Amino acid sequence: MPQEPRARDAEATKARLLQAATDEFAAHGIAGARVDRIGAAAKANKALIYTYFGSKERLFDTVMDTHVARVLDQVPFTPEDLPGYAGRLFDFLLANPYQLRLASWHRLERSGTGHEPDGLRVSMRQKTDAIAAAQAGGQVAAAFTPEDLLAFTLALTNAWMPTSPVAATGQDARRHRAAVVEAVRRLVADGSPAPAADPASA
Amino acid sequence: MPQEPRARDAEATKARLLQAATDEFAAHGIAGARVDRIGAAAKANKALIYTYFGSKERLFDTVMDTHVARVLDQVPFTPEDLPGYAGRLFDFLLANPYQLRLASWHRLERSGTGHEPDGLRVSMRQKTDAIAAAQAGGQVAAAFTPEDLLAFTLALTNAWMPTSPVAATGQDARRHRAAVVEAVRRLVADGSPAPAADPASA
DNA sequence: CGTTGTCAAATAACCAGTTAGTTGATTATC
DNA sequence: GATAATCAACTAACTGGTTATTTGACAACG
Repeated sequence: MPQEPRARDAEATKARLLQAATDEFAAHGIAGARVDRIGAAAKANKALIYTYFGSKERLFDTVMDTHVARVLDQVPFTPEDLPGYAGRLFDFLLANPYQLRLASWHRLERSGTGHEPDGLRVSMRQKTDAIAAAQAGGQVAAAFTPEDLLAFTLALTNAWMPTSPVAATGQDARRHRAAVVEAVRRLVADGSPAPAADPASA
Repeated sequence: MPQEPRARDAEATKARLLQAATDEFAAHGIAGARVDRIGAAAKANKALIYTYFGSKERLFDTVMDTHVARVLDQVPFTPEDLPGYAGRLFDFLLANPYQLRLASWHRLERSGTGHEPDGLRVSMRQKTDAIAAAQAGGQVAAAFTPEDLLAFTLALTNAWMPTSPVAATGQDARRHRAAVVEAVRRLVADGSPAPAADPASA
């Protein structure tokens, strides 16, 4: 229940640390992140990082788990409408710019260490299974394997992002979104593709 | 003329340092790289890094310049045959696994600092211009802007790589290559796409 | 008063960059 | 062709500063 803010509130301090850690890790990665900066930005003592999270690396893992859960929760997956999924994912990534940077840092610094974010592997499996079912049901063309289709959809959605501390410039973003959706549509299109939808649609 | 190897050979030492730096930076990025390790791996004194390259960051820039030049040199761009280009780029990245990691580290750690690799911006511009010309000539469908087309082609080519200290397992790689080529084909296909080419072609 | 949240200070390891000096080859001089 | 001067290539040891992590004391709350 929402209590009025206590002077000493471990949960609130934890949350501030997590937010500060998100910014720091997104900007500098694990090796480049500074524990002191995280503590300062959270207006908390850096020793609390060790009481609450154990170590810098475990703090990073916690940040990853949190944000992976957020994407999975906020961007519903629709196997029979991959272009729509791509569009929604695009919107989410545009609104949460650190997501992609965090994921990149993870791939480079943490991958292969057996510290994959909670639920990522499971969610990937669910998605490919769902795509396979949609293909079996004829709703999605079977030109690609489910794994390829998922990988390509994600790759196309990210294509315009990495460029982008700046790329989020409203008008451009809308055009890019339409292009991404159309590109995914072409991947799942059956033999005879419908004429391209009007790219002016949001 | 080729002289027999001198005991003290600045060029050879420089080359060893550059090779060691490539491995170290690809594995750990700039912040995570250790100058001592680079020196040790190159069997050279670490002070030579500073006489020859100036600083850790300038060493990284030199590594990037070298490897960007290598891709641009070894993977010819064919605006009228983007699927073929994607296939060749795929092969190159498969044979040079650190390329993508170096590029990722650069995006994350060096981007926006005004230290873009030599010739990258120029080469991007040339490529988009060439695509625009091919579109004007009707050889490539105009459903996407040249920038979109290039970004998507690169994104699709990279899609299967990041997974990949392990992904390079011969049989899988061949299937993924075919899928990438087919995906790009669908992007540049005009209204009525030809039936997919036989994926067995190299 | 005891438990729990907080913090300033200490610690020990680490690391980029420097410096003062050595080694070895090349060149100028007799 | 021997000798000495010269310079580039290289090296070992050090420095000044940084960094993750720990500790021990203090304050708030029940």
